[in-house]
Amino acid sequence: MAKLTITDIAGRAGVSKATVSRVLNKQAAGVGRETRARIQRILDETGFQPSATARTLSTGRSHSVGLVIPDIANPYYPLLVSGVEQTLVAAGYSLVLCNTGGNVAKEAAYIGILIDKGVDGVILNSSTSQDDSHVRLLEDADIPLVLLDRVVGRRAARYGVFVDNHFGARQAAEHLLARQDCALVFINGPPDLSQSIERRAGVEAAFAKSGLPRDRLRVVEADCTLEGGRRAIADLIEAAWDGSGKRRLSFNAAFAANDLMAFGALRALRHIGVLVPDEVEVIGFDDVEFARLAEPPLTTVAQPAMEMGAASADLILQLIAGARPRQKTLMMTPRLVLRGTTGARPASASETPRKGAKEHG
Amino acid sequence: MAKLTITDIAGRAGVSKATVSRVLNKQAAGVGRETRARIQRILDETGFQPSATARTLSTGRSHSVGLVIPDIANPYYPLLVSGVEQTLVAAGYSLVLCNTGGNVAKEAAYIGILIDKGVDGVILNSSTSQDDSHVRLLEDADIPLVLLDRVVGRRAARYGVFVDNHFGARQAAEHLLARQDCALVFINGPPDLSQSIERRAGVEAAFAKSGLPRDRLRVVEADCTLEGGRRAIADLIEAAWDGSGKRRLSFNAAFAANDLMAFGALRALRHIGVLVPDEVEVIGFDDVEFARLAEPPLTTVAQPAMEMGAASADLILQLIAGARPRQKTLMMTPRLVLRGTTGARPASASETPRKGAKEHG
DNA sequence: CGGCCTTTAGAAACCGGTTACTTTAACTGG
DNA sequence: CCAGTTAAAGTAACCGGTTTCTAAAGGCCG
Repeated sequence: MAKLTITDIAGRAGVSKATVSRVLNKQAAGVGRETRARIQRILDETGFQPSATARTLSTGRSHSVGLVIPDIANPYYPLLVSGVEQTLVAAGYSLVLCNTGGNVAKEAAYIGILIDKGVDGVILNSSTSQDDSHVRLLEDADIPLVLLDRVVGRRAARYGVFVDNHFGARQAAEHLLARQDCALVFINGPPDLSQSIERRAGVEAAFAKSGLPRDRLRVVEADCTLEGGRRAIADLIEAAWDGSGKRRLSFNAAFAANDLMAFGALRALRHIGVLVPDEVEVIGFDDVEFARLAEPPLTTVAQPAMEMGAASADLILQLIAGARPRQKTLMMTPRLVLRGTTGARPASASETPRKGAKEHG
Repeated sequence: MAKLTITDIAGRAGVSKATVSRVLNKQAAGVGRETRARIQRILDETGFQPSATARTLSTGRSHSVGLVIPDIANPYYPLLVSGVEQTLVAAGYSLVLCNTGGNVAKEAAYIGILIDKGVDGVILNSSTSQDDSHVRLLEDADIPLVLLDRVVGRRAARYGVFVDNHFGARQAAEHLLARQDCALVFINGPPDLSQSIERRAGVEAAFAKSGLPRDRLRVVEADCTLEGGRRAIADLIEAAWDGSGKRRLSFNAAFAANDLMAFGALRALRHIGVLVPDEVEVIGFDDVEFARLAEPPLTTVAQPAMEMGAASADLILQLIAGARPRQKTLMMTPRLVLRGTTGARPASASETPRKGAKEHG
């Protein structure tokens, strides 16, 4: 059965395309009660669905939004996607998913495709904070843009939904640094990400306040994958190997810029039989679902991923509707969740008031 | 800067739209060397990108494919999505993601939207195996369809990529049933899924072969979530509670139809201090990334998720290209991966040859 | 040198909707 | 009874491409 067009419907009803179109769009004026009813009946009988493509060409609105993310396989992103998707679909929009694999070239290519496709807006969780040439393309084409999770270009210049990375990292670092004689390793993500810069700053701030000697903080960089985190720690262990049979660790606390790397670190530690949290304490970032499930459950800085996704979708819908909210950036507050990979701390009055709450069970 | 159109380009080059179109589409014939070069130069200078919408309307091909999945937050699906996405983008197609949350009505609604949008094909990981009315809609509209992971309607009737659920479940059940005095609980998914039926049949087959008395197998149903798996086991524990302080378990082996439910089961068991695998052995299904990471690492039936996604994308691309492969269904073989939630078995000659391999580390 | 073939390029229809503008008819009020 | 309004419905242009058909020009051959 060939696909019906509005002309077919018009033919059957003995009216013009224009009239059918008016009924389709539920326009109050311009169609008589009787005619409208007749057309409506034919619409219902045939189950006619107008072509979204034709409508898009004619109206310039596609009712779809592009979502660009680095890596759907990283368990943090599905939550983000889920939040975006739910909000969009509720508003009658659909989602074009662009998974860049952290590849900046692929990201740029995807943005080009989204422009061609005529999406009404783009939510961008970019893999680079430096080069914003592809983002300019969007702006030149006047397509609303919401940055998600990672800043591109000047922070306040564009709409965006972020988490307070500095705060979150500081909380985590402070907690670790309160340990007796702490020697901290910070496993950061790629250094060209705004995120990485902010988190590092948070760690440094906490470290400065601790007054510990400079060599007690080491910062290493990894690629946000489990294997990257594992190798980062394995390398450190290797480097401290003194040739004798006895293993010596050069650190007793590790903070990873995401949970996946934290799990990798734990894996490396477990591999050589290091006890967590007794010998080394570990904190991650994100709070993916499995952080709770791991044994021991992972202490981590929780980000409200689903809410962030939903918020970015809300924002893009507003922009598409033509609104231009004063408040350009929405900053969410992360929360340190204490679980099993960190040890108990003596309740001390001197400690900063903490947002993190101990979870039970 | 207003968006350029093909007419603008034609104007600048002093030629007609038709000629520009021929250059755009790299048609060999119909344009002189010199003219072609001049137009090409203007194209490059302006960075002109033709509107995909207009092209779609005109040619009837959208170069996009819809992917319908039940739940992106379930860690099994991102892998599937990733496999699909990589294959599609490599072929110049883009991906419209439809997350149904297991809601059949939402699934049907999404299929309607995909038809309107004029996607060239649909990959459907359905939440129902019964009602295929919405799938018929696709077929009426002559839109190629590939079923993924779950059968809808008669198995051989439609193109699809599946895993041999019967085999996988049988492997797992056999392994568990080899335990001394085994009392097995099978936590199945929703009973209206083809998957669930097949896996159950696999379990029943293994059980029948074991010769154990009927009451040694219990089948319960849950909703494929972690919480569902947890509750299923918690309920069984509750039911076996004899009022005294001493806990009695009515089973010593559990096989869950996915890893998430297996983790839920482990959680319920841990909650009352049951030792795994000593007191109860547990096997999951899927082999999500965290199965390896959990402590103890989860024994599970591994599905090649990424490959399945890629295979389904390959198949839909073939169908879009007009091919109609003889072989309608592609059946992947799952593999039992023995890890820490099952105990060692005495190597016995009588045992079925096993595909599963013991992993190290 | 004229007719025919081929190449180049343009004109126009088409894809399936939306919408500004126009026509027709009925209704209102002076 | 007729001018003025208003509601209903149609006509046609338009969105931005693709494609078929056709016209013009250039080259080759007899």
